[in-house]
Amino acid sequence: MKNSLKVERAKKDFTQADLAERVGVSRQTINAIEKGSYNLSTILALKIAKIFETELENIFQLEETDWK
Amino acid sequence: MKNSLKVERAKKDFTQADLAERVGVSRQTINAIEKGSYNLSTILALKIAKIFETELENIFQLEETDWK
DNA sequence: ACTTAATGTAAAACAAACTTTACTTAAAGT
DNA sequence: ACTTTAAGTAAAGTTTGTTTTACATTAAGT
Repeated sequence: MKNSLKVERAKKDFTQADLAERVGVSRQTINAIEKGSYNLSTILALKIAKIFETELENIFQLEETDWK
Repeated sequence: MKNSLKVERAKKDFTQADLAERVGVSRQTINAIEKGSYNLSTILALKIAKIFETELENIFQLEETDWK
């Protein structure tokens, strides 16, 4: 799964720690998500989308390899 | 988190087993998701949305209690 | 009554998300 | 040079998603 978290964070000028606090996870979790290769929970993804005032699909997108 | 999986399944006339096979999980996983009280992964939620040709937010929605 | 298909549910086991602690590096400000 | 802030990373531990196997229930068809 791809994601544009880093870009969205930049738009709002949030640090990883800022975002982590707002959505209630650790900073390392945000860092790991940005690195990719990490399948976060739907609730967390929805929270992140809400914080960035956009749709989840605008931030997180399936890749070919996600279909096994 | 609320979800309208059951309704979406009905629209397409899919059984739980049908859906499970299409997204690559077990039937029990689909059943558990429909029951609610279950925070599925984002990749799985995106796959489900894609199968139903709609946006993830149309199927899965945050509730107050999801914010801790 | 019998069979079949769909669903509900449960327990044990496994895989993966997420936390905590902690150390490192890079950039920017003073 | 020194300090501070943001980011990268790693290992151990806890929690939770997901699978597997298995059995029960309900509705529909014959």
